Amino acid sequence: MPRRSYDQYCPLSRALDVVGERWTILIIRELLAGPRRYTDLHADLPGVSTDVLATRLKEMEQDGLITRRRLAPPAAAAVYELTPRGQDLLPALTLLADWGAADLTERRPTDALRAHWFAIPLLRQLAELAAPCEGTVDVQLDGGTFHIVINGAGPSYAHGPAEDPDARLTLDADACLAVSQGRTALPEMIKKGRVGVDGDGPLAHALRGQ
Amino acid sequence: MPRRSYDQYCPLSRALDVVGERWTILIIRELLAGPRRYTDLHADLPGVSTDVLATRLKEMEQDGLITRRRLAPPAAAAVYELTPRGQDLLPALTLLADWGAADLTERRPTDALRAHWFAIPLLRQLAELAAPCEGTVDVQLDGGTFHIVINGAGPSYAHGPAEDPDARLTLDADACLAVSQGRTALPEMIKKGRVGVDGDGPLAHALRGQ
DNA sequence: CGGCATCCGTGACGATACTG
DNA sequence: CAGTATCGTCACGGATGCCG
Repeated sequence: MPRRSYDQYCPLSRALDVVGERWTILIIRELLAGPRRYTDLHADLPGVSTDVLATRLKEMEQDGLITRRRLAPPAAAAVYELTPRGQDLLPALTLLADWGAADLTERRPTDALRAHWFAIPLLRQLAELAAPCEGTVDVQLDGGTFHIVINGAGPSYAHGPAEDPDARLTLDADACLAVSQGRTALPEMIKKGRVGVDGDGPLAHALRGQ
Repeated sequence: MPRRSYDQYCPLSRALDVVGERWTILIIRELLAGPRRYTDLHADLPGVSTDVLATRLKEMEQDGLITRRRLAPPAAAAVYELTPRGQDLLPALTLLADWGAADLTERRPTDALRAHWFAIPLLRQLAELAAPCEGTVDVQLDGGTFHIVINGAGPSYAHGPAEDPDARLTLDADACLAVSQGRTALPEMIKKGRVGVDGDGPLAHALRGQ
């Protein structure tokens, strides 16, 4: 059964035929943090209905954005993960998130929040600050934690804390927003005490602007 | 009446709340070529229904992406044009189009085609080749024509031919695709005779790779 | 004729309940 | 846990009508 298409011979239309449906890009945002199970995806995508999520995952698998993989027998669970083609969306989504960050003002009472939703804007900021250092940075944000991995192959991020981070950042949503919007650089925020840093390796020093 | 939102405190979600509805990004693609009237928009967006187009234009005006402007009395028409906020989407849409270009294989019989739909991928290619030259390039593609303006303030494009172009490119959809996908550089395509160049100023020479 | 508004049929979406 | 089934609602696409 053919899915609906804009039927235009245009690079942008073709991209939207694949990732333009409701929820698709947000599912990719979740999977950019690494392989995840259906239930975890559903938990971090508040508002999506179970059937729409199941449908999207099938479509995205057909389109070569993700693969479904069974874990080893004891786990007996399936995880979804991005293919290289899916990961190639990171640059475009980064610029789209940059654009959206300018719209992001106050947190409305109805707004859900997960720490790793700010990983995309922070990724580039941290990578630029850290260069040429490499390593892992834990980010603790309003009760949630994720970590960012900086190496030559391009930065990435994942859920939860790292096993042995080179540095740890602690901040709240306001501080994170200021950095994401580029209003205030990270070392500045650290000096003001609005962002805490742990660690004393070269990466931690780089984040402090030293 | 509040529009539907993902209700997530996330830069990417906020961007999608504004440009994630069906047709919105394609309307922006059209307006990146300059101010346009309702009827012309409708003609270059085959498949959009009249009411959806009218609704989107109102929403986009409310969201500060576009403005509606009445032309001088003799014309008695209204045009829609992008605000600076709307124009800020060009970098993100360029990367999204780059990603989509990889998916763009054969032209299906049902696919519509307009020359300026390839302006976005060509824009950066031409700007990089031309630097540090400035000027205007006409592009004739499969019966349609648009022109690209290269100057320090960032490249832009518009419908139809320029009044006095510094160079003129002539190519078909296949050749355009090869360049858009980065498979073959423009000077290479010119040497192979798959892209024609008129003009002998510095800009035309730069496009030839000289 | 340009610029929509209205009506209507279809399909996508969201919430809940249910099942292997 | 990982979805499928059901159902009401809304968004979309196509056609037509209205009004300056």
